[in-house]
Amino acid sequence: MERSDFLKSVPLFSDLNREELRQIESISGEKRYRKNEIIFHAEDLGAYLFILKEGSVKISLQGREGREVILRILYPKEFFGDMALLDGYHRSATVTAFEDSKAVLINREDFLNLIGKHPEVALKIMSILSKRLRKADERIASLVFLDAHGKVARSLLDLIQEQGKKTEEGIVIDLKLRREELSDLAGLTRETTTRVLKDFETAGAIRRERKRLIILREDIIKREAEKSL
Amino acid sequence: MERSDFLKSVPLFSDLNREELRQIESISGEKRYRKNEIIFHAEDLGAYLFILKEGSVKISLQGREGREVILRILYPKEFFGDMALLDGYHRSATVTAFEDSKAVLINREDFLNLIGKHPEVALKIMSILSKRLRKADERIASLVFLDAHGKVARSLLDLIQEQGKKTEEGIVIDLKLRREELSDLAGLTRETTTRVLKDFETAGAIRRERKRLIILREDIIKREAEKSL
DNA sequence: ATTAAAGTGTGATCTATATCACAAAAAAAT
DNA sequence: ATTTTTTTGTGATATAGATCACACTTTAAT
Repeated sequence: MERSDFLKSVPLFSDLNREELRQIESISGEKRYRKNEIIFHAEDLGAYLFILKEGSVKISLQGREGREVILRILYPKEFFGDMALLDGYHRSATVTAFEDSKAVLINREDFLNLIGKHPEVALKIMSILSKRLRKADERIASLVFLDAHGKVARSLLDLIQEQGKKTEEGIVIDLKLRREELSDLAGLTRETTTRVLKDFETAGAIRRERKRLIILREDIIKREAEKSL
Repeated sequence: MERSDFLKSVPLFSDLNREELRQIESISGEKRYRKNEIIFHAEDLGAYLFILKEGSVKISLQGREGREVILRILYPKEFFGDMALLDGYHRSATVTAFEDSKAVLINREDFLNLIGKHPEVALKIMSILSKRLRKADERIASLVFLDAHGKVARSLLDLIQEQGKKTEEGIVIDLKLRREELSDLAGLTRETTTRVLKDFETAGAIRRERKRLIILREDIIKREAEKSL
């Protein structure tokens, strides 16, 4: 896809006119990342704003001994960047390509400049950040209130919402995500996640296939996720 | 304190001039809330932006049977508002006065207007939101990685950072917060929180007094909080 | 195709923390 | 000042989920 067409389709820029978009095009670059490649690390400076063009990325924090939490997964048209970009403050999360991905990069200067000239863009960013904040807050509540089944259910609902495709078979999630990744998303161990998925399968709520997951009964999953929340 | 002096001291408005501040003063109102009074509920519309002038408020989500998580506590000069204010979307948290409090209110329209005219304000909001998002993300990691001692330690560090006062005795936290509130902040039960505090006291890291908490050895608390993160 | 590596399912423990149940202490109400 | 209510400490117990261990399966590498 042409970069200009892509930029036009990004919600962040939806209020800009042709000329303004062309300007962004001229100041932006593009980069590709291979699956599992680290796009940037917790410690790096927030020098660029990234807009994901293809693929998906995970934002995560790591604990000791290989433990990791996935904070969120982002899909095309969403932006990210060490949030130092916005608040000048550091120690943020790690961003890793979840699949082969492409991103458009705008450097910090140009981006701040853009915002100065286009308050609509700043408003959009505020809106997206507050949406993400709300999601994070709900996640905190899930971790405190829900048991293992509830946590897995919550994670599945997020995946459904972000990238589930409705088919006659059911809702298909075809990110190839390993048990371990799902468990990092739910905040559980791999083993517990496996056992929970088996229970869901036995209950007829999901079907597991080699590399996709099919949600047969969203209602059951929803009920689990709302048990205590 | 005069409202105009107060507004001038709010970081959100630090780039505005005298005239602009006077304008805000003219479009804003003021309200007082008694301790434990609900300022607004999860379901309410985001009609106003609130800027806390005196006291403190807690932002929380409730689960079943009286369970609750405190997402954050806000202090004077910080803003809040159903974030529907920004993203037009609902189902947010409940805000309750933690102590007797006063807030300045600006209605949605006027506020959006203000942002349109003053990109600096939008930038400040972006910056604050991304700071809150980062904090929420770290909290998610704490809940997944840390044990009870770590979680309590993390909560104490937050309190120290936001409102600890250094004295020769140690760092004093004089929010009168009950065990239950601290446990809602840490994501634990009241009983576990009590036991952890006792351990910290035995270790000489804190001293508990009738209505204040004194941190004697911040280093011990820090070590606990970083055990696995 | 065969071998190697990575990921998954599942049983058997073990343990941290929730839960339950009071008594003691403190705060609020009369 | 007494009584009532709320909050706190602390023991005893139960249990969900972590941890460990290993066979089995799938995917990747040669």
